[in-house]
Amino acid sequence: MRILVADDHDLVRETIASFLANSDGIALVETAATLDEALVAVQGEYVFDLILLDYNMPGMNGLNGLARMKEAAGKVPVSILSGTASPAVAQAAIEAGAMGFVPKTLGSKSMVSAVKFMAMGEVYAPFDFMQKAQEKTVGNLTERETAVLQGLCEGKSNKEIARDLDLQEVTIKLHVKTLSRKLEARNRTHAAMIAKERCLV
Amino acid sequence: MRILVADDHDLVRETIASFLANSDGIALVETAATLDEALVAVQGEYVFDLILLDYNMPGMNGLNGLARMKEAAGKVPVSILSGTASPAVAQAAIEAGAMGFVPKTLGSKSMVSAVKFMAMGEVYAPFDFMQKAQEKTVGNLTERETAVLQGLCEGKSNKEIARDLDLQEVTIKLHVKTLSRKLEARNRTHAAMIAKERCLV
DNA sequence: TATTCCCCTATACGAACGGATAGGCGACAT
DNA sequence: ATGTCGCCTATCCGTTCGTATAGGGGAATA
Repeated sequence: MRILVADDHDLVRETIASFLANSDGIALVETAATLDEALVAVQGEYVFDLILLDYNMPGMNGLNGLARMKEAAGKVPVSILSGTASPAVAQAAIEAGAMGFVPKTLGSKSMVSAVKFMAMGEVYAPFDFMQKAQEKTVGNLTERETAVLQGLCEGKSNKEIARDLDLQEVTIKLHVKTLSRKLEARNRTHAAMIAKERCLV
Repeated sequence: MRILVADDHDLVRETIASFLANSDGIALVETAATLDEALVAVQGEYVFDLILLDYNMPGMNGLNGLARMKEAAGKVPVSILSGTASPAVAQAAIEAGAMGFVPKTLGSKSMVSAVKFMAMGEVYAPFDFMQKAQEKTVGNLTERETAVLQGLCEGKSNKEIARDLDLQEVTIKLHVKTLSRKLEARNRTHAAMIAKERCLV
């Protein structure tokens, strides 16, 4: 079984790869430090059985990178790895076609099991982790609101966000107001901070 | 050589521990998921040669946890491990008595070398990583600016911050402008996000 | 002593934000 | 078919922010 691990933290990537490589049934583990490196790797000589992508990594841009990798990987299952992302992100990832979601709070042995499971073509999501999704869904944001929040976190003005999303500025104001209310934030800055803390973006 | 690794991400902690345990000269690796667990571990039957603490971990509270561990560890060297902390934090950690700083961007083999080095009582800090400290120190914030930044991160308005610090609103505007320039932030929201990322506040 | 740096204040103005109100459109469920 | 919900747009108004310009006071340093 051949695995590709992509994570920008050298220490984390190498130790995870090493651990996987020493597990039964896993023949080869290749690594990449960025999404672009990973995209090159899938064009290489090996056909992988599973591709693991870190959610926070240069080139990922949220689930954007997942789409790019799925495009490049063809039938090879792709799954998301993250230490900070929320259950909502995990859910979104799977809905976007990820073969699973591996939080870094998962134990190393469970991780190996999950990897083998996903490589067989089964969708994996840790039950206890996903439980929280239900709770979070109460104060959940819509698709647009999430996109606007993303812009807020990059320090963009309403006008810039409007241009990026091809909308009118007033519409952005509306979304900012509603998402701030949902997050119980007092203003855009506070909303961005809350998003950062909860790793919503 | 006996090592204690404390990190709240199970996957990261276990794989790093496993990697260390398979290295020459390292006889035993014990792990902990929180600072409190780590504090219990140092009271246990083994005397460690080195203690590695994750900077972002329940109980740490920045460098507060380092002080607590140093208190409990006696002569055993303690060092900080982090994937997000800035060179400034690394510098502060060493000044506060840490035996070193290990960024997660470090390669796994370098990490093993660093661990052995620190266990021998030598202070370790990766040169290239610390180089940035010099640059960042140039754009360092003054006391007031830091206080204002703190307010920004709580989503306060200039007026509120002014009231809290017993200053005029215009003064806050001044500080916001200068600290934003120093952080290369485009506005208050961006400044707050940068602060959050770099763990400046 | 002169210089530099941090800190505080003042006035002023255009740009951006926050909120209210009001309406139209499409989708989906009861 | 009616209701609900997400989404987009519009106008309006008061507040806040961002920036510029122009100072004064205090502390440290060369």
